[in-house]
Amino acid sequence: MCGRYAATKDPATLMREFDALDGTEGKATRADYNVAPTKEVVTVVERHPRDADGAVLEDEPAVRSLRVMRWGLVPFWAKDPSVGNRMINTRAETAKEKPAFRKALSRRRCLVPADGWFEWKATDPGEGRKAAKEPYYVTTRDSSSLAFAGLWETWRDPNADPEARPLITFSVLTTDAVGRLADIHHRMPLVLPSQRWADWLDPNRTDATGLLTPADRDWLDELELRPVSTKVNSVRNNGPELVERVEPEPVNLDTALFDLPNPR
DNA sequence: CCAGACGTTGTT
DNA sequence: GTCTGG
DNA sequence: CCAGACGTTGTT
DNA sequence: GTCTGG
Repeated sequence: MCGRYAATKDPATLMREFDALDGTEGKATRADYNVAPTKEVVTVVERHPRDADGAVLEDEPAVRSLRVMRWGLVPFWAKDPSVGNRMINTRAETAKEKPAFRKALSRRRCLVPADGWFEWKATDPGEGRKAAKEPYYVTTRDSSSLAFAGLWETWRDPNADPEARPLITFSVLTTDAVGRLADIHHRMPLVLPSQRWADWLDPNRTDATGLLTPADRDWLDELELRPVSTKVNSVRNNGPELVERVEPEPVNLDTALFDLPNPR
């Protein structure tokens, strides 16, 4: 999965954590505790410099920088940017073959910095009741950033001025959930520990084989998994209260009476 | 050949 | 039920 | 991911 | 742009 996350750090902090230059061009967004598809966020890319005509200078060392992108990858051939609304995730298992993603997997990988991400656990509805979904927040214990493996793409509106800035969009890779995370949900974002960031971003590496492995179970088990308020459900809500731990929903008295075992 | 999709999730 | 928007 | 819409005509 | 389905 991964359809919602929190990203609250300013560019200066991200520059330090990701050893990157600031390429946000003043477009950097502010603290967002409820990042949803179609929103603009800061990502990290690594590219060789280009000359005035935009040709790649292969011999110049690659530069890592922050860039603002919109969540939901719009393939360059799309006639309409709404195509990106459905391209928010990319299955790591099939990314290499999918026409919408394979070129980006080879040449346009990015990291998506996050404080943590949200997962909704579907609870067993039980007789006659409707299913409930309990949101959880997955985050680091030391407040360091997580990094999702992402793919990015540029899109130009065929009906717009060709000189206009293209729309830059991204998708988050997903894998099978590992360890405790699998208790919440069967998919999770492809989270990369910092020692894997350089390989993922390396522009000289066009074969992504070996880059798509989920993180080690031991590393993932270090993450904190906390129940949070259903306030996060609505994208109109935003603020630090969305990531605060809450106790699991207290039992409603009316429902509880209903739940009493039948006397025999 | 042309037309139409190009994606993931979850749920049944 | 299914699609769109955030 | 979840929430919220899901429609057209005409008039201001 | 490129693949799949008809």
